[in-house]
Amino acid sequence: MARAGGTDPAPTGAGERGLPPAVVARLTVYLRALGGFLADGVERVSSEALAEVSGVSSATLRKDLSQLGSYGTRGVGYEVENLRQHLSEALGLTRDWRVAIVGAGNLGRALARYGGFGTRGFDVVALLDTDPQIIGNEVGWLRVGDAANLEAVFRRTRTNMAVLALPASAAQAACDRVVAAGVRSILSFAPTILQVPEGVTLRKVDMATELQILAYHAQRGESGGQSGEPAGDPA
Amino acid sequence: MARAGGTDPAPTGAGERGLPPAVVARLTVYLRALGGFLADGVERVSSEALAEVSGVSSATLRKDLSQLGSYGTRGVGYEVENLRQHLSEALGLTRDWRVAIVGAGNLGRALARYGGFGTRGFDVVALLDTDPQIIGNEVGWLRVGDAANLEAVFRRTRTNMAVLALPASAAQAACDRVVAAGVRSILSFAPTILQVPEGVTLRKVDMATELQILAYHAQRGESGGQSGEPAGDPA
DNA sequence: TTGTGTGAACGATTTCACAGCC
DNA sequence: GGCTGTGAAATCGTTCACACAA
Repeated sequence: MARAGGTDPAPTGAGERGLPPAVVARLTVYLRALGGFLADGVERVSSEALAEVSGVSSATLRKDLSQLGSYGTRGVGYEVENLRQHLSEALGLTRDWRVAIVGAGNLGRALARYGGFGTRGFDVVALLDTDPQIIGNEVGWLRVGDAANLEAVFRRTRTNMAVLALPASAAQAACDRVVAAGVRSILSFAPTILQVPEGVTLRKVDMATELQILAYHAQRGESGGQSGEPAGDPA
Repeated sequence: MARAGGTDPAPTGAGERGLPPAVVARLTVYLRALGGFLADGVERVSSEALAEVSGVSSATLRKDLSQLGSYGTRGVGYEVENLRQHLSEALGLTRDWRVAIVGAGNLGRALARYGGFGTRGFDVVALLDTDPQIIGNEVGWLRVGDAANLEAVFRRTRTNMAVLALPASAAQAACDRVVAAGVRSILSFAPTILQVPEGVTLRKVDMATELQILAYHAQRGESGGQSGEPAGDPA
C-alpha cells in the first residue's frame, strides 16, 4: 500500500488520504460488477475479467484497487466477496445513510417508490413537499410530510443526506434550507445550477444535460463506446 | 482560433475536430448559466462572472470557449444571447432529437411527464412498456405503447435517442434491441452495467451510484464544494 | 507460470501569466 | 484600463512494462 504508517495493519478501508474523484466513481462500478459476479456464484476474478465488465482497462483497475490496499493475490486474482467488502468500506457504505427526498412531484415519488436503492445502506426516511394536495399522501412506505417542518423532520429522522427533486425555481431556496439544517451531502435532480457553501458536497443529475451530451456525440457521427459513470468533479 | 482552415470563416459551431469530453460536459453548464443571465435581462457577461456561477475557473472557461471560436470581445466580455446560440450549435441542439423512453414504470412515467426537458430540442415521441396493465395508459401527452413493437415504433417516430428506464434485469436485452433498431445514443437509468457495441454512445445515470459517491465524501468528513456536472467519460 | 502491485512514461487537462485587441 | 485568447508550465490521470509473490 502506498503510504501506510505501519501502526494500522488493516486500514478501515475508508481511504487513507483521499481518493481521486475519478477513482471513487469507478469504485462504484466495480462494486456493482462484483455484485454481478457474486450473483453468478463466481468466487474469484482477475483484474482482466473485472475490468472487462466494468468497461475500464485492467491496468486502471489494478491501480485503483491498489490505492485501497493489497486485496488481491498475485497469480490468482481477487476474491469477490472479500473485495466487495473492502470496496463497501472504502466508500463508506457500512454506515447507515438516512436520506430525505425533498419534493414529492412525479420524480420525487418515483424515487421514493424505487425502494431498493441499488445498494443497501441508504434508507429513505422522509419525503417532503409544500403542496397541501400532496402532503399526507402515502407513497411507498412513506407519508409525504410538510416541507414547512423540514428542520424538525430532519432532526427527528437524523437525516444526513438529501435528494432534491423539485423544479428549478424552487431548488436553490430548498437547497439553502437543507444546508442550514445541517445536511452536507446533497443530490440534486433539479435542472438548474445550485450554489452551496464550502464543506457541502453537491452532486447533480439531470436528464437535459445528459441528452445534450448525447446530442453532441450523435451530431458528430463519431461516438465513444461504453461510458461508465462520468468521472468526478473539480472539487 | 486554433486550427481553422481558412475557407470557412464562420464554422458551424459544431466543433471542428472533436471536443474533449470534459469540455462538452462544461458547455452544458455554461449554456444553462447563460439561460439564467438571459432570464435576468443581462446582455453581456465576463468570463469571470460566467465562470463564477458555473463553478469553474475563469481560465478554464475561456479555454473552453476559445475551442469553439472567438465569440468574446476583448476588454468587454461575451454577449449572452450570441454565446448561447454558438453553444447550442456546438452541442448539436439546433437539430431535432426524437427521444423514446423505454420502460413506463414509476421513473419512465415521471420522465415522460417531465415535459419541458430543461432545454428545447428534445421531443419525447414514444413511451413503451411490456406490461399489459400499463400499455395503453395515457401519460402526459403520450399513450404507452407496446414494447413488442419497438422497432416499428422507432421507425415510425424516427426515434434517434432512447432513454432506458427499466429494472436492471431487463436493461441489457432492451438495450440490445434499441441498438439493433438503429439508435446510437442511449441514456440509461437502469442500475446496472450495460455493454454496447462500438459506435453507440451510452450514458448512465443512477441514483445509487451518486449516493455512494456522496457517502464516500461524507464519510471522510472532508468534502469538495460545488460539483457541477461530473466530467466526461474515457471514450 | 500466472496475474497482482507499482514505478516510470505518456497523455490529457487545468492553471498561469501575459500578449493583443477593444 | 480591462478582459479575452492562448502559449507554456504545472498538475492530474492513464497506460506500459516488469518485478515480485503465490
